[in-house]
This record gives sequence, C-alpha cells and structure tokens, in this order.
Amino acid sequence: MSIVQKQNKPGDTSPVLEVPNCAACRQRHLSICAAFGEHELVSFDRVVQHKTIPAKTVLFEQGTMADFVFSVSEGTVRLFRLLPDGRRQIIGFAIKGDFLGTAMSDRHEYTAEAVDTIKVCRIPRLAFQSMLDEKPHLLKKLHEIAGREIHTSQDQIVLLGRKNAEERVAAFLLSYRERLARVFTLSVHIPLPMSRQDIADYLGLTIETVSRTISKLARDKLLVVVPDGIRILDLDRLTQLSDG
Amino acid sequence: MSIVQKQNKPGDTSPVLEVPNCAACRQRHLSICAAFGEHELVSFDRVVQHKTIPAKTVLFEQGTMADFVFSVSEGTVRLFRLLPDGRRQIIGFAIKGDFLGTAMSDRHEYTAEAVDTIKVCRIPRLAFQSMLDEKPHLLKKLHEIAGREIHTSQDQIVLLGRKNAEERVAAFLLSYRERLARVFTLSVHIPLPMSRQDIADYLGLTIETVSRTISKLARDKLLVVVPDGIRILDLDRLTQLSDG
DNA sequence: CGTTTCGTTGATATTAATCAACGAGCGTGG
DNA sequence: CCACGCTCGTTGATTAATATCAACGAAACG
Repeated sequence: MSIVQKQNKPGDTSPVLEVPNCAACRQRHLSICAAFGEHELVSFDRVVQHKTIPAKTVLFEQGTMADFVFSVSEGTVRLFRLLPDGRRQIIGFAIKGDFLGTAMSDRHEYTAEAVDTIKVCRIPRLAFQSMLDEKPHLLKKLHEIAGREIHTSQDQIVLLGRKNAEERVAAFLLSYRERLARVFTLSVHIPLPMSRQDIADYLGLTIETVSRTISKLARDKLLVVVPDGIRILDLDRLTQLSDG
Repeated sequence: MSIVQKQNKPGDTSPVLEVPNCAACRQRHLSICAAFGEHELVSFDRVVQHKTIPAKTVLFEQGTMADFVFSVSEGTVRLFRLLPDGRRQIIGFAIKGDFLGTAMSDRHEYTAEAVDTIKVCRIPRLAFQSMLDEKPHLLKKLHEIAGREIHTSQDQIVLLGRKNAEERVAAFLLSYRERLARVFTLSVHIPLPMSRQDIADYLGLTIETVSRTISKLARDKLLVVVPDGIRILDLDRLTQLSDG
C-alpha cells in the first residue's frame, strides 16, 4: 500500500515568477503553443505566467476549482488520485511540452505535484477558454492532444488489467523512453527522476515488487541500473516482454 | 486468463440497412448528433448509414483502418484490446448514445464487438472530418465527449491499479448504472447484457473471481442476482465499498 | 556526524488465479 | 418432445503471484 509522502502544500507554492516571453520559449514548438502564430503569441503572452516551482510542491489538488491550465516546460510532474484510505494511483507523468487541462472540466480530476524542480506556464482557464472559442485551430490541436491522452490511458488500462509485474515495468520503461524521445534524443539511457514508490503507484504494484522486478531484469541482462535511472542492454527482449 | 470466444468475423457483418432518418431518430438528443441543427441534420443524413447488427459481430477490429466512425443507438458494444497471447482487456462498454471514434486516429485502437443485437449509425470518417472542419461547435461537442472519456479512463486506471475485487465489482455496477441512467431511468435494477467473462475482462479479474464476488455481495445483502442482471439492495454500502 | 529517506532483499501472508467439477438453461436434431 | 451437447455461471481445492512485514546498507540532509 502506498503511503502519501511529506509534501509542500498548495498554499506555500510561492512560485518564482519569471520574465514571461512565449516568443523566446524554447519549448514552444513542443507544446500546445505550437498552435499559435507569431502575432497570436503576443496576446497569449499577456495572460500566461511563467513559474519555477520546487520539488514536491502541489501544483493543484484533485477536486479543487480548475482556475488555471498549465503547460510544463521543464522538469517532471506526477498526476495522481487518492482513495479515501490513502491508496495512491499515479495517472501519469507530465514532462516538458505536456499540457495539463485537456479535459477542460471545471474541477481538477487529479492532483499534480512536482517530482523535481519544474517550470510551468500557467494560463487562467477562462482566458484559455475564450481563446479556444475564437481560434478553431487551437481547439483542433487540443483535441489532437486529447486523442493521444485517450490512447495512452487505454494502454495503461491494458497494462493494469492484464499484464504481470515484469511486463508492467518493461512497458513503463519503454513508454517513458518514447515520451522522453519526443523532447530529448532517443537513447538507451533512461533517466528516472521519480522514486520507486512513484513507479509502483503508477504500475499498480508495491515498491518492493518494482525493486525486485528491476533487479531481475538487471540479473537477466535486459538492463543495468545506473545513478538516476537505468540503461537498456537488450531493447528487443525488453520490447517483447512489454508487449505481453 | 481470458479465452477469446467464438465470434462472427467482420467479413460476414452483412448488416441490415435501415431507412436512414436522423431527424426522426429518438436517440438524437443523446448522442453527438445533439450538436446538429435541423438543417445540418439533412446533410448529415446524406452520409450516415443506419445498421442493425447481430450479437457477437465484430464492428471493427483493432489495428485496421478507421474508415468510419460510429454512433450507437441501441444495444451494447464491448470495446477491447488483445495481447499477443490472447489475454483480453475490455476498455469499456458502449451503449445507446455513445460515440465511437472520439480519438480521431486513422487506425482503430481497439476492437468493437456487439454484445447483443445493436443498432449503429455509421459515418465515413472523411465526411465526418470535413464536417468537423466546417462546424466548430461540432468539434467543441466532440472535445467535450473526449474530456468525459479521459475522465472515465482515469477512474478505470484507479480501479485497476488500486482496488480489490470487491471494490472493482461494486464500482463497475454503480458506474454502469450511472451510464444507463443517462439514457434510461435510474433504477436499483441493473440489466447486465454482457457475460461474466466480459465483466472479468473489464475489471482485470477472472470469471471465477467475479462470480464469487457477486455471490459474496449477495450473501452480504448488498444486492440480489436476478435474471439478466442484479438488483441493488443497499446502495449506500455498495457506494462506500466502491469508493475504496 | 547523527538522522532520515530510499532502495534492496528475505521471510511470510494474502489475494486472486488456476484447475476441476457440476448443474442449469438452451438450442438442435433425432 | 425429449435427449444430447454446449455454453454459462457457480463453487471448491490448490497454486502462484504479489503484498506485507521486517531488516539492513547507502545515500542525502540538516
């Protein structure tokens, strides 16, 4: 069972505000912002706030009013839901270029918490909503993102419903690798900023099972554990394993 | 482990074509069609095909080209993915009013199969796509649907990742009840057209565990098993159980 | 430099899967 | 119309996978 870790509260977010400048943003072409033209970015700049947020800080909490939507431009965010007795299920990890607020519901459906130090762009939801109403191509882009989100959710449902521990860990490593590849270069080295507990809560396992499974994969020479992550040794076998 | 049942192949679908008439469709206000005005419906009528399809028929298959999108107007559809060794995970059940094709990807991400006799409206994807491009309010409606889909996927992820057998069964019965309530009247009687195997494959369990769990809930007087479904006796306790 | 957190590994417990048997309902064909 | 074979759901006995409980070492942290 997952125990909720010590964490910063939403109240003491006290975020560092940076000089906002979407036009100069190096993540722009990765994110929802890719849907904007040059002149649209200027009006976007007016409503967006760029923030740096320390590790373990709650970005927003499940059930609270969704006054803002977010775009992640640096670092890793864990998205999770809690059961009344404290069991935690991580829905996903958001990285550079990811958008939080696809569903456009007026309450947050999960809690978002910084895994490491993150940078985000925060946009008032109403402002974002009215931009959506004005610009059909922005909505189209957003719906594209939603489509991908549905797809990866379904992958996760198959993983949780029908895969064993080894298959789950292999699938997590490979899918996380692909996510990273969209933003960094594709490599056999996979940095894992999140804890084993996070991975366990993402895969519906316990921390001990995750640890044992990674050890087994290392023993079987599919990967090696390196500081801050793992290195893939046998991509083919790992892929085969992950597919079930 | 789930074994794939005998089923009709996509080839022998030989669907019964009905007189198409969206304006007279009694499910219209429930479905994506609710986004159309009267005169838009006429142009919609021109591209839509209404079909009646017998039980166990494959509507479309995972991985094949998504040439059509579908709106379910009668009956129950199971949506599932198969692992190479035959393990099956049901992603969801579609009922009257549900739309299949939200993700708008060019290949089907799951197989759809009639549980009982169903009626569907079939729309060529390209035609639907061009209607989307013309009518922003249709895209908006579709994105709303996508938002709900993401939300229910996340519920399912929490269920599969962190709930035990009893909680899963209780949660399934209640969520399925709510789905039905959107379309029929809310009742303590829940018809279950799908088999125990379907429920098991939806909940990431085996048929035996589902059967035992339902028996236990009946023994504990939370429900009674009735022909073609169950009847809820203690909604409060069932709700509490399902929440974890 | 002590203290806490994190990851690992071992021993045991528990849940759900697997293997097995059986009875009810249903359709088919003799 | 009844008998047979099938499918489906249920229940029991046993096994297997993962959770839980526990201990420990290493790294991180104040």
